[in-house]
Amino acid sequence: MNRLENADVAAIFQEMADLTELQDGNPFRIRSFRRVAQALATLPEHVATMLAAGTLAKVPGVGEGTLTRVREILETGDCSDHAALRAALPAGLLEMMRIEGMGPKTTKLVYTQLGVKSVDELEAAAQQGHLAKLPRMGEKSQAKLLKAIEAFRRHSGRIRLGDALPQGLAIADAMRAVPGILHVELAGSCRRRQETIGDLDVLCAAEESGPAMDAFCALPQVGDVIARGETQCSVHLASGLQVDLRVIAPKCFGAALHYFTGSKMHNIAIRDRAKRRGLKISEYGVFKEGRDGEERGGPGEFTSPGGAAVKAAPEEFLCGATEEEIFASVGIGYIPPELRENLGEIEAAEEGRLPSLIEERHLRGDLHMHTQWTDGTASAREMAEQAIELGYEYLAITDHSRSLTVAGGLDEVRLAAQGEELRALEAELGGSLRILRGIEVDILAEGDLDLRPEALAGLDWVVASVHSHFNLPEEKMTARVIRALESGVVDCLGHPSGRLLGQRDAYALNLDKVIRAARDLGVAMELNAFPDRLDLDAPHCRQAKELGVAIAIGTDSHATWHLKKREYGIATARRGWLEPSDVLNAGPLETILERRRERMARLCPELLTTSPRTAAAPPAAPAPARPEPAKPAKPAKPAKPAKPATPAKPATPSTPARSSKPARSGSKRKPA
DNA sequence: GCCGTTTTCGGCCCGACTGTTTTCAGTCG
Repeated sequence: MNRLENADVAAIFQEMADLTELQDGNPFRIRSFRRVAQALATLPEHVATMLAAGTLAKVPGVGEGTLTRVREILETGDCSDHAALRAALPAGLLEMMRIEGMGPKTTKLVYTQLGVKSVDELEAAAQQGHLAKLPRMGEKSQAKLLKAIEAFRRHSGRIRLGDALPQGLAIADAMRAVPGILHVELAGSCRRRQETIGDLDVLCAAEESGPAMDAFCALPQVGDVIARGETQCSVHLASGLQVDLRVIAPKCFGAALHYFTGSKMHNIAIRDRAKRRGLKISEYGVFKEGRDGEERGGPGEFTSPGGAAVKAAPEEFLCGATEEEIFASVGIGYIPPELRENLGEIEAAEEGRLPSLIEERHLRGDLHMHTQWTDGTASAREMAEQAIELGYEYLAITDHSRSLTVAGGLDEVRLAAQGEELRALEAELGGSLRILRGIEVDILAEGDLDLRPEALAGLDWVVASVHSHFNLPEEKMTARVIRALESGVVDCLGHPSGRLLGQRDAYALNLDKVIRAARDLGVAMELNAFPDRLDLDAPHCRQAKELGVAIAIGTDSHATWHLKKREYGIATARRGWLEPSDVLNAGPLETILERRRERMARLCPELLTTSPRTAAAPPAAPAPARPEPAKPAKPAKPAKPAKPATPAKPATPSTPARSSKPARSGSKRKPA
C-alpha cells in the first residue's frame, strides 16, 4: 500500500465530522473534526514527519485526541472512532448530504422514517411523493429536492478556478454598469483564489437593493433563480455554476466583503478575537457589545435598504466601510484574501510578519512554454512578442523531448536546430528579450533523462518532468525523480505532483523527500501556472519556501495567450505565502544562469564547458575530484543508445526559424 | 474536541432565507 498522504488522513477526519453531524453529535466536536481536517490537508510537511518531530502537536486545533487518532490511522489505515461511526449508518447517507438542501437533520429524517439510504432511493421517494408527508416537509420542499438531485448529478463537485474566475469577472463587470451600484467585488473562494470553486459570490454596494437584484436576475448568463430575498439571491448560470448575490449598504461594504470572502475558519477566528475584545463582528460591521454580554446593537439597521425596522442604536456601530477597518478593530493590519485560511495569518499579522506577497508585475520572465517545434500552436517569435508585451526581460523555450512522441518531442538533432533558431531570434530582437534555450525533458521510468546529459548541458534552462509510468509505487517514483535531479543538468522539476485538477490525482510521490532533495541539489521546484495543474500546490509552495527551495513559475504555455495564465500561478504562489525573493523568475536572469553554473560545477563539472552560455561566464574553478551529491551516490546510468554528436549545422528539415507563421504540420515531426 | 484576558471547566461566530408553521427548525455561507 502506498503511504497515506495528508489528504487521506484529512478525509477521515472530514468524514468523522459528517458522520458525527448525522448522528446529532456535539456541534463543537464536529467543528473540531473539521478544523483538524483542514489543518491536516494544508500541513507544510507530511503528517508522519510532523507527528514524529512533535510539530503536529503545535498545530492550532490539534490536541491529544487528534494525535492519538492520527497515530492510529498512520499505523493501521483507519481509526476505531471512524470505524464505529461508519458502522452506525449506511455510507450512502454521506453522499446524500452533499445534495443542496439535504443537511444532516433531513438526511437522518428520510433514513429513519423512510429507510432511504442513497441518492437513488431519495429520488424515488420524492417521485412517489413520500417526502412531502414527512414532518417539516411539503410539496415545495419535495419539488425543490428533485431539482437539486438533478443539479447534483449534472454538476457534482467543484470547478477549477480557471473556469470560474472568468465567469465571475464577467458578472462583476456587468453589475458595475448597473445604475445605483457603487462597488462590486467577487468574494468567497474565488477571491481567495482557491484552486477549485464551489460557487461564485458577488457583492454589491448600493443604497437600494431592488434594482441590483433585478439587474442580476436578468443577466443573460443566468439560467434559473434558486432563491430571492430582499438583499440576497442565488441563481444557477446556464453553465451550471451557482452564483450568490448579496446587496449591502455602502457603510457596511468592507465588513460584508470580509465576511463573504471567508474562509469560514478565518472568520470564526476573527470573530472570536473580536468577542474577546468586547466587540461583535458581523457582515454589517463592528459593534460594541452591551454589558453583561447583553447585545444591544443589532444588524437590523441595515438588513433592509427597502425600509425594515431600525433596531440598532446608531452609536453602537463602530465601523464597516472598509476591510482595513475590520482588521484594525481587532488590532491587526490588512490580511490579503489569499492568506485568509486561519493557517497562521492572524498570528503573523499580529506579530507584523505577514509576507509581502508576490504580484504579477514582479515576474521578469516565463520559464516554461512550448512552440510549434512540438505541440505548441505558436512560433518562438510569436511567444517572444507576447512576452515583450507582458513586460518580460527573458523567457525560456522548453519544448518536449523525444519520448513524448504524441507531442513530436525533440531529439538532439532537432534540439540543436531549434537552438540555432532561438539564437538568431534573440540577436534579431536586439536585447529587448533574452531567450533561454531550454527543454522540458522527460524523466524516464528509472530516473534517466530522455536526452544525454551532454546534450542537456549545452542548454540554458532544463525543466525535467514525468510524463509516463504514472503508476509506480511511491518509493520507486520518489527515487526516480530524485535521481533525475541528481544529474546536475536539471534546473527545475516540472509540475512536481503530476495532478490534473478534477481529472487525475497526483502520482504516488514523497514530495517531502523530493523538496528536500531539491534543496540539497540546488534545483528549483516549478509552480506550473496552467489552471489545470497549479502544481506545486499552495501548501507545498509554503513548505518549499520554508526550506529555502526556489520556486520557478512557468505557464506551460502552448499558445501565446496562455502566457497570461501566469495570473493563476501568481494566485497559487500568494496562497503559498511566496514573496518575490522566493520566486526565481521574479529575479534577474543572471541569478538563474549562475545557479545553473554553480550546480553543474558541483554535480557534473565535466559537462560544464559544453554550455555556450555558461562558458561565456568566468571559467569555473578547475574541476577537482567530483564531489558527491548530497544524496546517496548515483548508480551508474545505463549508456544511452549511440547518438550522433550534435552537429554544428544539422541537416534538419525546414525549421520554422524566421517565418512568423510556419505551417503547423511542419512542426509535428516524429522523432527519428 | 480544543483551549485559556474563562487556564483543568465552561464556552465555543453570526445572520439570511425557506418552508412549514403560527414561532421556528433547518440549511447555507
